[in-house]
Formats: sequence, C-alpha cells, structure tokens
Amino acid sequence: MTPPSSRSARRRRRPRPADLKPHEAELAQFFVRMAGILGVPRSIAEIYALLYGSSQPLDFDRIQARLGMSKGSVSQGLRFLRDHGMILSVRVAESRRERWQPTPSLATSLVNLLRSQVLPALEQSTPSLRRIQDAAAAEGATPEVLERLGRLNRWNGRALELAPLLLPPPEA
Amino acid sequence: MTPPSSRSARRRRRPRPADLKPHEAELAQFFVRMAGILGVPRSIAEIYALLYGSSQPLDFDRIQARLGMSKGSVSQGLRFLRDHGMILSVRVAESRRERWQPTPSLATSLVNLLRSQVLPALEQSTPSLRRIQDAAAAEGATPEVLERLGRLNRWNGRALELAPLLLPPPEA
DNA sequence: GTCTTGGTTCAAAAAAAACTGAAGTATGGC
DNA sequence: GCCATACTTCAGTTTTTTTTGAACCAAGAC
Repeated sequence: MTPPSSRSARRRRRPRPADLKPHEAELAQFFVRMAGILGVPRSIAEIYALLYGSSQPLDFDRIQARLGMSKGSVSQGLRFLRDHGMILSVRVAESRRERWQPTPSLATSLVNLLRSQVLPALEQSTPSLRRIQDAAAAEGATPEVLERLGRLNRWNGRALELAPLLLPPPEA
Repeated sequence: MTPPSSRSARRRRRPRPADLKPHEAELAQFFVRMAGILGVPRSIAEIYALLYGSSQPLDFDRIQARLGMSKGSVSQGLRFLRDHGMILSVRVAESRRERWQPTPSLATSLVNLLRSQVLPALEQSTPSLRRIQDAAAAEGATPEVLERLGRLNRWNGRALELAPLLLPPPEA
C-alpha cells in the first residue's frame, strides 16, 4: 500500500519491553507482518508467535511477562485467538490456570480467520448488489456497466456457496 | 475481528458531503467493505466504486466533486489504483485531462493487489525464517516445534515460487 | 460464606492511519 | 520563454484503532 500511508510501512516497531530470545523476536516479527496484511493487531500476532515457537503451552502470566504487555491486551488477544480457533487450552490437574498452545493446523486457522472476515461482508452485500444492479438498469446505464455489476453479483453468490465447503461452520 | 476493535466494525460511515445517487452510494459501501478486509482506505475504495459504476470515464475534477473529497485524496487514490493496475486512463483529443475507468478484469486487479501486499512480506521473511529454525534447533526445541517452523519455511518457499505464475510481474 | 486466584471489562490514553489543503511541479499551448 | 492548467506533495490535523490499567467478577479452596 504505497501511497496514503501503508499497511506495510505501518506498525513501525515501537520496541516493547519484552524479554524474548532473538529468534523468538524474529518469529514475532514475521507473524506481525503477516497479520498486518489482514489487519490483525500486533499484540495478537505477538501472542500467537510466542505460542507457536514455544515447546510447551504457556499460561496467562507467562505470556504477559514474556511479551511485556498489559493484562487487558493478553486477555483480549487470547480471546480473539481462541474464538478464531487458532489456539487451544490444556489444563493440568494441579493448577487452575489455563495453558495455551497453537491449534495443530495453521492452515485451518488462517481459513477460519479469513472466513470470519469475508463472509459477513459478503452476506451483508447480497441484497445490496441486486438493488444496485436493478437501479443501474432502470437508469439506463450502458450495457458495459450492467455487465460489470452482473459479474459482481454472480461472484458474490458463488463465493457464498463455496464458503461453507471450506470448513465446518464457526466452531470445528 | 471481534475483540480489540474490528476491521469489520471499523470504518463506521462518516457521511461524506458527496453527491451520489442512492445506488452509487450503495456500490461505494460495498467496495469500502471489501477493501476494508485488505486494509485499503475508504477513499480509495470510493473512487474505485465510482468509476466501476460509471458509464463513462471520469476526470479528476469530476471525481473530486462527486465524492466531495480533497484533491490530495483523489490524487493519492488514483495513484494507488493506477499503480496496482486497477484503473486505466483514456485521453480525449480536446482535453489535457486524463479520464479514468476501471481495468476490464476485477479479478486481475484483485490478484495484483494481493501480490503487492503479500509478496514483499514473504520475501522479507525468507532469511528470517531459516535463521529462526536454526536457532530453535540449536537451542533444543522439541521436535514438534521444529516441525512447525519447518512447515512455515516450506510454505514461504512454495508461496514465493507460485507467486510469479499468478501474473506477469509488477506492470502488466 | 469469605478469601484468593485467575482472569475479564471498559473508559481513558496513546499510537497509527487517513485526510486535507496550501504550496509546489510538470507539461502543453502560445 | 511564459502562462495556465492539471495535477502532486507533504506537513499538519482529524479520525480511527490499539493498548493500558484499575475496577470488577467468578470459581474453587477453605
């Protein structure tokens, strides 16, 4: 996104008082960059990266300590990741705390994430698109414009049909 | 994006002093929603939508007037769309002004857009990912973590190989 | 029941992105 | 060359998103 600002240039690294090893920091950087493309906040990407590179599940306090972020951010980040099926909690008998680890398939996680962003937009748009096409027709738009709008409509419909096949609904 | 804010909930419509017909406004809304997913600014989506629904190419001043946005935004928006191969200019003999219209294939436009966002991130990441994997191995990470990192690495490589096939390089 | 632990919530602060507009530049017409 | 038109640039401002942290709540231990 070169001109107005830039999704790529954005998220200029404000160094967080984190306590990560160099390769952990680099992994975080990678996930932050990728997440940026979809507009997922830095703090969430950092949490995921930490868990992704960790040999064992981590609990709330450890995550907060290693990343040096607020309780609020950790809580919201974990909620987001959990809701999108990107992390799982395991509980050990001795402790009341939940311990988190990444879901086995990153691919599935990404599809979940995309679905959750794209589908609602598509659904909201369906009736709109039809109205737009009708209005344009009624107003004497050129065949070329009508064809463009028609294609938009068909795409929307096909995308909605295909979506459920990608993965079982929300929780899966 | 439910918790921190939301890419979907964001871009709450601040009504612009625009002079669009109802169906044009609705089309703009559609493109703004879709663009939001990829983090493309509202003003850019509005310009594209206006051109997309227009029966003839429009010039700079007309775009500015219809959308009620600043010269700066129109200029930057057109640059972005042009640079990503999403619009084309036609010139008529009598006038010095450029007149803009959408590129024939929206699909191609979208692929361009994606490429321009994803590719640089992937390229930047390649050396990083290898270092991360090595560092983790050297540090005695579990086989599970090493496997995760390896998969990341392979994906990155495959994505980079595939990318050039999607479409001829930058300008095309 | 009451206390402690393990979080969640949300209003306010901070940071980042997007937009504006006035000043600047480039190109065509003369 | 000189002027006017047609943009482009970018510092400053506005808007939106993200983060913080203190107050709150819930569940298990006692």
